[in-house]
Amino acid sequence: MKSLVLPPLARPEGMTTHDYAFNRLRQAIMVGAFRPGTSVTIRGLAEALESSPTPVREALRQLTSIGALQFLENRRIVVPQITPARFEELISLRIPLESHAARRAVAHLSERQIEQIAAIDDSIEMEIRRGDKVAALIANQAFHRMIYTANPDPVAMPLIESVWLQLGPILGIAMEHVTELYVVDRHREAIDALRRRDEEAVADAIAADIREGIGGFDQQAVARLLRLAA
Amino acid sequence: MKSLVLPPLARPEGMTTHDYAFNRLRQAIMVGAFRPGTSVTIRGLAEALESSPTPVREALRQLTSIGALQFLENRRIVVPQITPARFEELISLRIPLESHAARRAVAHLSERQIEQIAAIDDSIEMEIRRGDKVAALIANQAFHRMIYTANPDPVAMPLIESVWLQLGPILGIAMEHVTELYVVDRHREAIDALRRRDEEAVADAIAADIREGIGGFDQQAVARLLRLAA
DNA sequence: AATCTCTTTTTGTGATCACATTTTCGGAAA
DNA sequence: TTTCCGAAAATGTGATCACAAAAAGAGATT
Repeated sequence: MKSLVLPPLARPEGMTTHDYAFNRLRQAIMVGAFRPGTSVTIRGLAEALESSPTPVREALRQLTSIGALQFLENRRIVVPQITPARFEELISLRIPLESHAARRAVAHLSERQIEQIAAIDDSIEMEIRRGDKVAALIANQAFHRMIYTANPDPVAMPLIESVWLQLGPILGIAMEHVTELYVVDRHREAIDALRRRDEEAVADAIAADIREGIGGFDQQAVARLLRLAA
Repeated sequence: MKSLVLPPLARPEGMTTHDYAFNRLRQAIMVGAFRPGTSVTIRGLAEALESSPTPVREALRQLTSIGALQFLENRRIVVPQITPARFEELISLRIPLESHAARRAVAHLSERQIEQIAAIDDSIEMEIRRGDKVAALIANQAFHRMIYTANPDPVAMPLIESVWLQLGPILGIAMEHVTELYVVDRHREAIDALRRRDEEAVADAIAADIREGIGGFDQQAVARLLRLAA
């Protein structure tokens, strides 16, 4: 059993062991630290997190509820397998989900928040130039999240994160095999539309961003990636 | 402490205690057995389920992950409060989510499945005539679920159920104060569209069903219901 | 009657343990 | 070399316990 290494994550004071385990594992999966099909054990993760099985088990159960992990019939815990068809389903779900969240957020964004979003977009490009794929990915998620959570009742956000989590493992594979990090920049378009408070244009820009970004991977490309990872 | 009563639910053989607790609590919340703001305790539920705290705690954690419950800052566990604004957000989210799921399911439904769906619709009307609101509600959910899960990769279904769960508590209030159970019947329209394999018409019928059904509750009606429940 | 204080009870948290199932692995047989 | 089998190890499950924090309650004071 090779000892697990998880991407580090700061632990705010007062955070329960369970909460920390959940957040750290979630982030690890979201940025592609686990391959599809990887199996994890409660005790193994407890050791990696320097805690006991109880809080880890709770965290794992939560992660299964949002599709990030899967308890198999034989009680094994695995990172769900991705097929080209499932990948396509997830992307096609992101589009109405995130278009809707973006449209609903427009009216609630302050000018200052829009400028912060523009700043995040700059940081994405910086990370790309630096070649730090994980940082670019995290910044890209922050860009989307900041828009969607402007809504005072961001009921769609947890669902969106669930989809991101399910896409995480294949992102990890893609990052290893895609040398050049290109990001179709519909972000500028979205920011302009935000400034104009044009809800439909914002929704369209987000939809295009997804479609032309990760959504641009066709089924063959996904199949190829999965073969490379096997 | 008044002893809790949960709607009964069969326990399939071999199902773990945790799984049973999760499913039973989930169903209870989904059909409105708990009021918004109700607080529950781990030990109390463990007693009601005749088990120990451990599996119950895991079930509760999962339920929080899908928005059915909430762990407050002071570690209290409550059924989330609903505001008219949040209610409206949830309904407006159901529309793109379920329209999309329905559209994506059309190509995968067999003729036989469509007839089964029509049969479920008949059972809904029967339960309404009998005046069994909970049964009608469960049948209505079965109607929608059967459509969406025709997709071999029903990635949207868990998200949809999450939204249903969040609407559950207000459904419970509505059922107590709405004497007459009327269901706008867009179901026939959806079934006809399914038979014609008309994806857009199916999506439109589902959207209309939501908008005119529970979505027909305007903010004032919701506020009135919440006041009645307080 | 209302407010404050201190004690008691309740409650969530996390570690540990026993148990049953599953997996792993070494060696025997083909 | 491959297949099969049984012992040993690993693993998920669920109950229990100790602990700290929070809530509830009793009694005194204003």
